[in-house]
Amino acid sequence: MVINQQKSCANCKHCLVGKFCSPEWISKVDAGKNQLLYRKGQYIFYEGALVFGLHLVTEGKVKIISNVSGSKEQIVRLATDGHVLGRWGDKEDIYENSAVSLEDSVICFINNDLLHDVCLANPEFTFQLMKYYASELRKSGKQIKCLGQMPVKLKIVETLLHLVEIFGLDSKRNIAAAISRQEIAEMAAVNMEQVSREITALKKRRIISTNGKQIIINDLEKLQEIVATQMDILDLDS
Amino acid sequence: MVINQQKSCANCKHCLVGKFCSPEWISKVDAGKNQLLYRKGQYIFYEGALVFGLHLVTEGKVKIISNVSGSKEQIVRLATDGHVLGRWGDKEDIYENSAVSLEDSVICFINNDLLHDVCLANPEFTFQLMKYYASELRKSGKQIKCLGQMPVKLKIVETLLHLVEIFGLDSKRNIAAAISRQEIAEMAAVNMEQVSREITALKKRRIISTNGKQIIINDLEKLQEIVATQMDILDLDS
DNA sequence: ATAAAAACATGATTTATATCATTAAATTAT
DNA sequence: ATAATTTAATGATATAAATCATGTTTTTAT
Repeated sequence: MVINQQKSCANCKHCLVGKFCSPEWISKVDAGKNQLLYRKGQYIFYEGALVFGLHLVTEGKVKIISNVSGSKEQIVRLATDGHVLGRWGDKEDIYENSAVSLEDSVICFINNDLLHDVCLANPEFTFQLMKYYASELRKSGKQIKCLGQMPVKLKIVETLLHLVEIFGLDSKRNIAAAISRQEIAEMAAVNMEQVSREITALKKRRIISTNGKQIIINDLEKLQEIVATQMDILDLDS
Repeated sequence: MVINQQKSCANCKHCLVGKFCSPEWISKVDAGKNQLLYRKGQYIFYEGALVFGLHLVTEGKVKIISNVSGSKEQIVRLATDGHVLGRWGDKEDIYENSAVSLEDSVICFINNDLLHDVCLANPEFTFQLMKYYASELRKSGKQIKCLGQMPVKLKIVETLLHLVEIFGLDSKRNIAAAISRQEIAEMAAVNMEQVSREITALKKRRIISTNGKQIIINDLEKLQEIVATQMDILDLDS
């Protein structure tokens, strides 16, 4: 995925600019943007830093995290191809979260001034960007409900479903992302041991299997049924 | 606050339409919008219902709630003057939350088609609406971190600060909204008894006082310090 | 290929928080 | 104003989930 030459927005499969801006503006963004490769584990921006502009994920996987008293972390959101990181920033605006690449990822940066100009000149683009944030807000609402009201086991199942929703399944029904137990714990706001226990329980019931840290979803419908009915996996007859 | 005659967007203090649309479009929205009074406790829209358009809070206070297995509820967000409820909805889109008036509130409704037209014709309006959702997303991120990572006591203090941030304090330093202990619990995702206990603890330390269900913030800085330092109120010497 | 280091799994124990039970205080209605 | 009803406070108890401790895989590096 190493890129030697910046791709045009028009050729990026999921890019909102390429899909919703006029040809002239696509050219202007192509000239003004900055496309970079971030290696797995690299920070794209840091909590506390000034917001200079917007990041658009061309290709890759990213976690948005929030630091909790030094060591602990909460994963607040996930992003992949076509998603947006951060936001347009007023002067003095700082990031409240950090963005970290989960795998090698290609990401475009558009600075605040250029973004504002693009938005004013391309209302359909702005409309779509508005819809994007509204949709992320909806997902956040789901997570708030999940973290606030669900018992640990359901939080973990819900998190697995969320991973499938964002990253999808590959041809072998693997969750298409290299996510550790610790990271699942940081999404669900539980501890890692509970994730291990729950994964074991789901494996015993053959709803999932694992191959190393890879998680294979054998029975997606069953997982969905578990959250829909708030059922306890261990309550099921074995 | 009873309204006999619909106000023009241009005369609504905080309305994004009045502030960022052209005069012609303000007139069109005035003609096409529907301004209604919702009494305290009334539902503005229901979880599961089709999304026909956007609601703008002219004046009032609203909670956005999500139902948890029948009886329990999670407050996902709060809204007041100038805020936006719901979102532009594609056909078949349904609400994932309900919106309930916390006090008598005047709210405008703009349907999906009109909203789309307004957005395309008024890019600065769309830009501001986009910024609004991005800003709400940021607040949701804070809440996710709070619910996921903080002990009960800090969740409650953080919730009090959030109420102050959204609704402000009146001249007597009362939180300017009629919020019950149960509702604070539904924001912080804790139970009502814990809210009572924490409020008692904060009163003993004279950081807050109460007058019935009204909460008076005597020492806002101290509250902020508590969350900033993750300090336990009961650890303080009495 | 082998060693070293991470990451994961699992049982025992502790702890934070929810639930339950009761009393007291505010609201609301008569 | 008084009674009725709802909301809030507080103590006792139960329980879910975190922490701790240890062993086992899996991954990474040499």
